[in-house]
Amino acid sequence: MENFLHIKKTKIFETISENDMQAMAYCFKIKFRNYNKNATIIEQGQPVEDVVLILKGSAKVENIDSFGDVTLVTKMKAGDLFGLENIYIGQEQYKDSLVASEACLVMLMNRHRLITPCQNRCKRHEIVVRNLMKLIVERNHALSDKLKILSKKSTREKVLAYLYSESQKAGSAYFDIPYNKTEFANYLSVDRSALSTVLARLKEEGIIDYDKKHYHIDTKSFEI
Amino acid sequence: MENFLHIKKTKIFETISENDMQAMAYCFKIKFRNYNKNATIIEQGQPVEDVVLILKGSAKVENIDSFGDVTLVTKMKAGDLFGLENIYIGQEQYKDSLVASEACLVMLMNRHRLITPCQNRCKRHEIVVRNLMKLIVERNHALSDKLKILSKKSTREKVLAYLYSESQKAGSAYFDIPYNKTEFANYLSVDRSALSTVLARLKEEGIIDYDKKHYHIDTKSFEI
DNA sequence: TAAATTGTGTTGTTTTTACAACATTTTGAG
DNA sequence: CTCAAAATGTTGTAAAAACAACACAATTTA
Repeated sequence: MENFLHIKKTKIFETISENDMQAMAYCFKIKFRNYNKNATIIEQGQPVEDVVLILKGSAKVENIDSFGDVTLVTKMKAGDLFGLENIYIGQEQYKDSLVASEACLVMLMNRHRLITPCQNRCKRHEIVVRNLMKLIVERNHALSDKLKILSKKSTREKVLAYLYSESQKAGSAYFDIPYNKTEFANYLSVDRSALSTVLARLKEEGIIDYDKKHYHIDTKSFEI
Repeated sequence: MENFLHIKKTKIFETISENDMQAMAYCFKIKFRNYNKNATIIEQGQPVEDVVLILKGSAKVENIDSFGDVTLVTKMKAGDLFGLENIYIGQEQYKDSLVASEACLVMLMNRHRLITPCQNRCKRHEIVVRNLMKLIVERNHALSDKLKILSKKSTREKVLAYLYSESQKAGSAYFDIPYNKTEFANYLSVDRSALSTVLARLKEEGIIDYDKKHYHIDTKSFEI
């Protein structure tokens, strides 16, 4: 299968051979799906059946609250898993939606099968479970990181905290973020025009610079 | 050991017998510690050695940022685990501090041993790992929940979202929260006096009522 | 129990944000 | 390439929040 090339690049299956993958395909009730840009891959509130592995493209995780306000929780790219948090806990409904932000190829895996040892108690399954565990812990870190950003009181501080953490991740003062300005504001849960004003101010002060999704921070301004 | 009575009540060890626990004690390099109120159990930035299981009392998880601002991340009580997110990932330093909010008895467990199968590949160890996994997923949910609260734009919305979720957890419109007003403001990352004003306003409008740490919400006001 | 500390409510001032409306630029589809 | 739609920047106004200062209440502890 040509899809295996994509699978091989994911953290959850990177150490799994094509043969083993074939064997697990049945075990996990694997299904492949293609989605166009803006198509809804998973709809919030629907019963949880699968965990979604993004193989190609990228997608937005969105949450809609009881007042109808939509929050951009995060953006996922190839290799990321959606719905991981529903494993091990009897969560009946997806808590967020997953929407393709560009054409996507995804792989669906049955959430129960993924963690239920198969009949032959195969070694590969153990590896997958261990990888899953690591990924959940990683998600945990990502959530903590976002929490720290949203814990900042002002928009200015949120912006700086986010950009700083992105530059740390990139290992450079020059980096791209996955969000355009509208999405950026949504991600930080602030008003778009207010974000625009704050960004302009920071640029004027020489603390940051940006163009489209490309940013640069003046590291000196971030020292203590 | 008298401590076993406490251990038996925790989610991670609830299904483990005293004999098995004795056997694992060595395996996990278990240590017991007592702390007075306000004592620092774990200090942010120190090298990660152990996972902390709170057996008696309660403790605050606090984070201090590079500007010296302290955020109250959450409050933990007996049965809760601190440092779980350091398992499976080579996190060198604790990202938060753990401070006793009342006298505490805690159990320290070596973070590597906890997930490394012991020589005899005992069944009980498998159970513990599985319980750990569930707990990490639960933590994941807790983080997502707090994220949804902090995603609200105004203090008023944050307060309402938090109180609503607490009432849901309690299964009643009448419930206690673990925070006093100062801690509450800190938990929501808002100004204390601003929170005070918002709470007074909500009480005046008849949407909520409160006294000390006890709260009541008018469920009718929360429909759609 | 008295004294000291910590928690809480209130208020006025300053700063920041949300919101709305609009001009301009960029993007993407046909 | 053209045109419509989406994204971005700007500005003014009203609302909300942060901040600071203070009085009083509650709690702790010596």
